[in-house]
Amino acid sequence: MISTKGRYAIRFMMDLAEQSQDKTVPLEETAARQDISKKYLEMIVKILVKGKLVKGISGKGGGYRLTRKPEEYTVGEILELTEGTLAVVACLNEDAEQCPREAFCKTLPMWRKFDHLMRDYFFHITIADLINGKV
Amino acid sequence: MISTKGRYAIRFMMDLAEQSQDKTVPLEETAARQDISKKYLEMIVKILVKGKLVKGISGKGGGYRLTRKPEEYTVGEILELTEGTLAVVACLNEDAEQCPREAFCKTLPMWRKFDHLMRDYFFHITIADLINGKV
DNA sequence: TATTTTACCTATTGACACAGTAGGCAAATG
DNA sequence: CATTTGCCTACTGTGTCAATAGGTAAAATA
Repeated sequence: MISTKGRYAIRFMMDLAEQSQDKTVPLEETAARQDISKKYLEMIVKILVKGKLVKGISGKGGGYRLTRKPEEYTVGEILELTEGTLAVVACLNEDAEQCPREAFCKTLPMWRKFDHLMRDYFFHITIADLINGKV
Repeated sequence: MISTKGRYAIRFMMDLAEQSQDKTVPLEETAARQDISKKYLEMIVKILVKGKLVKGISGKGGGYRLTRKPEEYTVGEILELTEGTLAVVACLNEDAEQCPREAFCKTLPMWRKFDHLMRDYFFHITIADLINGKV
C-alpha cells in the first residue's frame, strides 16, 4: 500500500508543475492548496530535495521549484524515492539478504513478473500526464 | 508490500495441494516442511479456516485439507483474505470513508487503473498454476 | 476410559513505521 | 535589522508485523 508520503509527494510535484514554471512556490501555499499539514509536508519535501527532484530556495521570495520539466518526472521514481522501495515482497527489495529459498521457490516468478508489470506502469506515467488527464 | 501473512498463506495452500488430495495434513508437518514457525502459521491458517479456504479436523489423524481443487483457488483471493485488502491506496479500500477530493482528483484514475491491472494479474493465477510452474 | 494427538483460542511482546507535531536554526531578501 | 522562507532534530501516539506463550476443545486410538 502506497502511504501518504508517496501520495503527497506526487501532489506536491503536480502543484509545483501547475504553477508558472519559473516561479518559486513557498511550501505554505502548496500545503494550503492541497490541504496537507505544512509541517508534515515539509518532512516529505525534504526527501525530494535530497533526491534532487526539486530545489529549495531559502529566504524571502524563496520556495520550491522543479529541476526538470514536468514530462521528465515519472510517478515511479517519485514513489520509489519517497516510499523507499516499490518491491511487492521483501525478497525483491534491493538491499534484501539473499533468500535461501530463491533457487527453488515456486512463487518467486510470480512476484518478479508482477514487479515488472508494476514498474512498467508507474515508470511510464509522468507528472505532465497526470496534469493533462492523460491517464 | 505483501507481508508474511499473505506469503505464508500461499505456501501453506500449495503445501496442502502438493500432498495427496484427500489426506489431512497436520500443521506441524507443513510448518516443518516450509520452515515456518508453527505457532505463527497457526494464526495465519485460522484466517484461512474462517474464510472457508481450508477445513481443519481436530484430533488424532486430523489436520487440514483443501475445500476445493487447487485450480479453483486464485492467489488474489488468498492475498485479499489474509492481507485484509489489496488496495494500493487507502481511498480504494472498500471500507474507506468517502474522499472529498474524489470528484476532481487527478491521480485517482491512475490508482484505479493500477488496481485493475493488479487484480487482473493475481486473480488469474491459481494454486495449481504455481505448483505446475505455469507462471 | 485414559491417553495422545490434533486444532483452536486468548493474551502478550518487542520492534518498527506511519502520520503527524513542536521548536528552533540557517539563509536570503528588502 | 526584521521578515520570510527552507532546513534540522526530536518527540508522540497509534497501529501493524512477526512472533511467542499457555492454555482449552475435539477426536481417535490403546
